[in-house]
Amino acid sequence: MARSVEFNEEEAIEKAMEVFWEKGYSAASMRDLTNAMKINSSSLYNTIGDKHALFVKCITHYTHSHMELAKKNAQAARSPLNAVVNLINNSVNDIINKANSCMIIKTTFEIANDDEEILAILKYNGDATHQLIGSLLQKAKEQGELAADADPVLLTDYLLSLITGWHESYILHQDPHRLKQMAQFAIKQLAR
Amino acid sequence: MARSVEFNEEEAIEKAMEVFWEKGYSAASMRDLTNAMKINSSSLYNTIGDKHALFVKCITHYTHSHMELAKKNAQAARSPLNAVVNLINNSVNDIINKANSCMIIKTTFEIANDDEEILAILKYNGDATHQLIGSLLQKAKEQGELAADADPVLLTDYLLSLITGWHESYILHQDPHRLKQMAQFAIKQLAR
DNA sequence: CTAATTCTGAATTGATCGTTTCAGAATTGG
DNA sequence: CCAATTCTGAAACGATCAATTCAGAATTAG
Repeated sequence: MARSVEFNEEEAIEKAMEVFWEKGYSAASMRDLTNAMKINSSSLYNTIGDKHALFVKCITHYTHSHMELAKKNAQAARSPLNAVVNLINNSVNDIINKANSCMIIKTTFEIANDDEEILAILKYNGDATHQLIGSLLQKAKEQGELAADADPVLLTDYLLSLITGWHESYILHQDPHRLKQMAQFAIKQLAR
Repeated sequence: MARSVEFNEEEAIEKAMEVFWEKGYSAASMRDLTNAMKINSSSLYNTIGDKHALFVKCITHYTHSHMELAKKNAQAARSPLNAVVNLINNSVNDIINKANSCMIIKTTFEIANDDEEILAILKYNGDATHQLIGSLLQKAKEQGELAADADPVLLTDYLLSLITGWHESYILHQDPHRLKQMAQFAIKQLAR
């Protein structure tokens, strides 16, 4: 009986995500967000909710996109080990080419300690990523691409930790060479 | 000819550092800071300066303390490789026992991209840490504690990246076992 | 077209932000 | 003790924060 349409929520979330990604949760103001989303704050509060609810949608969107892409890339690889190697190299390329560090990592260090809802989302994503890489390494081991005494679970934790550290390294030194060397070294250690 | 004494700046900086460490730069308000420092904002502005100047003093204090401790520990070790092994184990223990993640890492991800002054401080600290570990690994190599084809510079980057990643891992999973396993694995790879 | 309903935009809320002001308390050298 | 100087505390600054209000525009079903 009444007005129905409104703004495109998906596009608005995408824009808000970019603001949160760049500025972080605390430093992003509602004005920054509504300006980027091109909607009025009343529309935002009527549909999505407050700043925290908006952030939940944004970080969820980010983790989903991230995970979908990783799964797609893994399926396109010619072998389990090759999938992991590609993931390592793609990570390095992302770090070098993107303007901001990974939003998941930034958010973990900014607010995951004080926000259980966000922590749960990040943990869920971390577990899914862990499972993806872990099962690839497990298959690689079964197919003889990995040493017989390799521990896929440990190697997965190890790789994910390394990649996180590469983000910090690049913020400090902006040195693609360092990352590429470390990636090469990590890959060599895997295949050994 | 006039009043001279005031509050103990060193103690005040220490208290402010704890607030910044816990809340981050943006989320720490001047009221949070002056309450913890137990001084009035006018005294703060008359002596130290504004919020940013205060943060510079705090992060500088943190990096200095951090570095002094690392150097002291390195000198106490019974061999170069042993010094690095101790550093790895101490890092794991700090991550597990301290309430907050390393302030250096948190600051890097929160503001190093948008703040050249802070970036310079963090970079200086990173280089000093790199030099400390790098020279230890170089000596270890010369003394035959490391493989003859080991690359101390690369291994240093590698170790520092790993440790950063361990901080993220612990925020998400709070699992000491994971960290200890990774540390053990990293040490085994070094000594090989 | 009309009436019912919903969404939107501008204005504004009280709270809090970082920062400043300034009168008076405190401390100094002489 | 005095005069000069500096520091401190309470109050308040304008700006901005997240969030709300509500009149009117927009859209719907009948």
